[in-house]
Amino acid sequence: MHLHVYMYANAFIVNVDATALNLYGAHMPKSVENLSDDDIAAWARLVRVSQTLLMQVETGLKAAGFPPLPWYDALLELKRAGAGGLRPFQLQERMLLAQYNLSRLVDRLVASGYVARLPSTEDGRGQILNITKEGRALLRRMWPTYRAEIQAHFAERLNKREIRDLGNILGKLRE
Amino acid sequence: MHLHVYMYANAFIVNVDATALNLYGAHMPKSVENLSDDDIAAWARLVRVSQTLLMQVETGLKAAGFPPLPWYDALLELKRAGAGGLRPFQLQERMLLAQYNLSRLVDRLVASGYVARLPSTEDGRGQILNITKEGRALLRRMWPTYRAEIQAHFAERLNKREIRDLGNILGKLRE
DNA sequence: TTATGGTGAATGCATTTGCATGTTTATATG
DNA sequence: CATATAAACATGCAAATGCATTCACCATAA
Repeated sequence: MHLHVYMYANAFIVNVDATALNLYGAHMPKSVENLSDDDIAAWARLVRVSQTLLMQVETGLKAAGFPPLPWYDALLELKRAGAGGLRPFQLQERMLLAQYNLSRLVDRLVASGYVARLPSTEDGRGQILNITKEGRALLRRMWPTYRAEIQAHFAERLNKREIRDLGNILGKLRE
Repeated sequence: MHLHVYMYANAFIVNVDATALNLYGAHMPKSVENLSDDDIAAWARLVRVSQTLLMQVETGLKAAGFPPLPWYDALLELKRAGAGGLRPFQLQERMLLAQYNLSRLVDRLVASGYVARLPSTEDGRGQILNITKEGRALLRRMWPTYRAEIQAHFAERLNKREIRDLGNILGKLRE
């Protein structure tokens, strides 16, 4: 989990061509404009803030003796999937994980008893993953700590309007 | 770089105590309230979107044959530091990296010829890091690709007002 | 001055990730 | 049907990260 950025210093490299001889008048589409200083600053801040928040939350979980966030995420997805469970490739899509990383994350979850790995009856290549009773219990035990971390480092610092605006803006960044 | 979250399903666990017997009237401080669904949704979206963006940008850099983002960040910090360079612990603070991770990142940068590592004259334990000519050249070569990635995946999807709002909201999340 | 504790940085070892490839089964095509 | 291609998952090996510890030097105070 590396991240972070700072590239103000390089902004001067930009802003030469299309902007100089503005072919578009006031309605130049942003796709043709260059990055503004504000764009760069917002990008840098997004990367840095999200990294910091993740570190803070993960630190809190670890301090309480819990496994890292991806375990929580995977178990929650499996819980939400209900009785039918999920195929590994489905879980992989939902978690944005590389195939080999998911394969090994599941290894660890199975080894720890939080997930059951069954052969798929419908596809001879495939498996079905189900959360176990212990997995559900882990989710329940982790949530108060996780929740407190989100509250302390994130939610508490923003008011309702800011939460709503942030959600809307981030929503535009999903493709 | 793992990340991502999904915990809607667990929101029901919360919302029992302080909210039920509201001691604070309409002005209950948020620090005592519980997390709302909107809080949780915004948190999940922040984590997921920032992870996706980072993956997209890093993928673009890698596809163009460039090293990963932390190399860029480190070199940019050193460039911005000017002739005096930076002590490793200073670079570490700016990059939010663990000490041992910085130590090894610098190893790689030095081995690749982008950074010079000199003994500090003022502190016998310390070093001075300076960007080399090759390091500056790498920054210049990487920036067009980096810039295009930020533009395509981030800046192009938001208008000026959204960029400003996002920056302001994220600013409140720095401590 | 010499103990003592603290700071800056490196490193051995275990865990995790990345990358390429392998294995098995499913699907498409002639 | 036979064969080729693709999908689902695993795995060997290299690189990166996390953790604990170590080493060297600095600062301070008896």
